[in-house]
Amino acid sequence: MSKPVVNLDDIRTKCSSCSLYQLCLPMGLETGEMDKLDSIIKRRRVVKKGEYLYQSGDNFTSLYAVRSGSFKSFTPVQDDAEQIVGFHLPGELIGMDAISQHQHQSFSQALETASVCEIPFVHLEKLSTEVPGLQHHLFSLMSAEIQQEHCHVTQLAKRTAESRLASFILDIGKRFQKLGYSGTEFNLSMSRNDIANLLGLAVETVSRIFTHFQEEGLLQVERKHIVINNSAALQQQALPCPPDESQSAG
Amino acid sequence: MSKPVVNLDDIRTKCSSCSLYQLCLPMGLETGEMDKLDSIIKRRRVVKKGEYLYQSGDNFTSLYAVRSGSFKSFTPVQDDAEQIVGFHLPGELIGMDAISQHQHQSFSQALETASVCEIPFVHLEKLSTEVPGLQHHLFSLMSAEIQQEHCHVTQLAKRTAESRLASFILDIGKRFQKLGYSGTEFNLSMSRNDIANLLGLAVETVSRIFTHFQEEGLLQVERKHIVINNSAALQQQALPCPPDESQSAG
DNA sequence: CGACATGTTGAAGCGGTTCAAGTAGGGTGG
DNA sequence: CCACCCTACTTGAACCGCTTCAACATGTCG
Repeated sequence: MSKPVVNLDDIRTKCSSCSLYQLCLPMGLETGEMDKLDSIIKRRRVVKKGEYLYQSGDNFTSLYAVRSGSFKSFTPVQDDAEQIVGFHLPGELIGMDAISQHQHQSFSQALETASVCEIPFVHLEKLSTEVPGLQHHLFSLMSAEIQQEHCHVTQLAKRTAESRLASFILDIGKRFQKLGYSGTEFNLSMSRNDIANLLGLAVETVSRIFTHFQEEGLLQVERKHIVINNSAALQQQALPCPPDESQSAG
Repeated sequence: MSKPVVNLDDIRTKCSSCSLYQLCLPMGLETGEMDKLDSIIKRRRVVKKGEYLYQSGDNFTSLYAVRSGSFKSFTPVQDDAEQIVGFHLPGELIGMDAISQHQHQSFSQALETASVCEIPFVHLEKLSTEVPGLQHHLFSLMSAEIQQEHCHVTQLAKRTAESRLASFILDIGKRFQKLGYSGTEFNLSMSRNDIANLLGLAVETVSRIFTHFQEEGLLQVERKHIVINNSAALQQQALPCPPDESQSAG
């Protein structure tokens, strides 16, 4: 009780005792392997709302696993505009787009006070050669990100504003559900502006469509708070992504 | 005819004697390592124009390196529509989006008669644990694909039709140049329809903008044949992607 | 409480789509 | 080798979904 010893777990929580380990990098690793992974994770870093995890031009040294809070990643586009390419929730890995250039080409900014595990990439690579499961998991995570971007591209290329927002809301819901929270009632951590930017729309359009959806009884919106009332109707508008496997696999 | 011995190199050209090896998977490997890679590459496969390298729903077993010809990759979207997510030229790797699902979610179709090297992924993974340079290269390739998709997203989200087509033409030019061909005069292997689809535009729009560009003297178009006359002016319209490093790094 | 950022709502304008018609290539069969 | 056909491409004109501009409402934070 009165011991002067600091509990190190307050600073660096072990993967094995982290509630996210089944969603995060150590997924599927055995205990011994997880310990090795633990040993290379440098520290736990807290990023306050609005602060950057990294900025475009920073040297790439590490990947980051979100522990709590959320982030937006965006690329600079001319002048001072930005293009958001994704939001990141707990359990998700950030920074994989920078490996090939040794330098970040994008920004990652906390949407609310957040904490991350920093994973030095050279150590992670080395460990991956020793732990095939880890290597495979990394390939798999990167592959999934490519796939996800394909969905994003498909959205932007042809779908209506309604469809984009429906897909977005359902996607966020699914990700919250994966974390053990409700998939039908949640608080968005990003602004209307951020949503609009991700979806390639004007803020006003997003606002209007939220209103439409509410009028049609598909969901309730009150500022950041969302309640999905008619998931099926939203899904009908949304782009199934990845394409409905129950259909194509049958 | 009279000899029963087949020259195996006609079927399976070694990486070390392939003109593309500096652009392809064996990039940066030493001779011994390249031999190992050679030993796992199953065979050389020819895909005729219009045929599929793989289809959505196929089991994922291999990556493919384009040796000659070109491909388009597209995801099915509702009914019988498609969304093209990329074109693939010689030296480029296809199929990385399927790793995480063990099953292809997209189609890859030859735009002209093409040949590929098939690389069974389980063997490639195993070899990657033994050859760190190969592992790093794979991470790097996948990272680059994510980055490229971010550029594509940025295009689709906000840029005008003119900008999208300018970026597309310059991108194709750059990739031809990398292969040792002219970057300012080339033949497109894809149809206007395919270009429009990739860029999220209507065919008619693409056609009109080609005409505009020609009228403004930026380029000459005659069916599939393109000559870039004013690369600088095109670049001014295009989205710099990845963002101009000479500027942001300064 | 006041000030500023964020979000909503309305109205006009526009870029790109859609629909429609016409042209040009490329391949096939006679 | 030419006539034919079918697909790819081009061009024009009307239309529409979304953006832009503007004003207002609501939260939030010092």
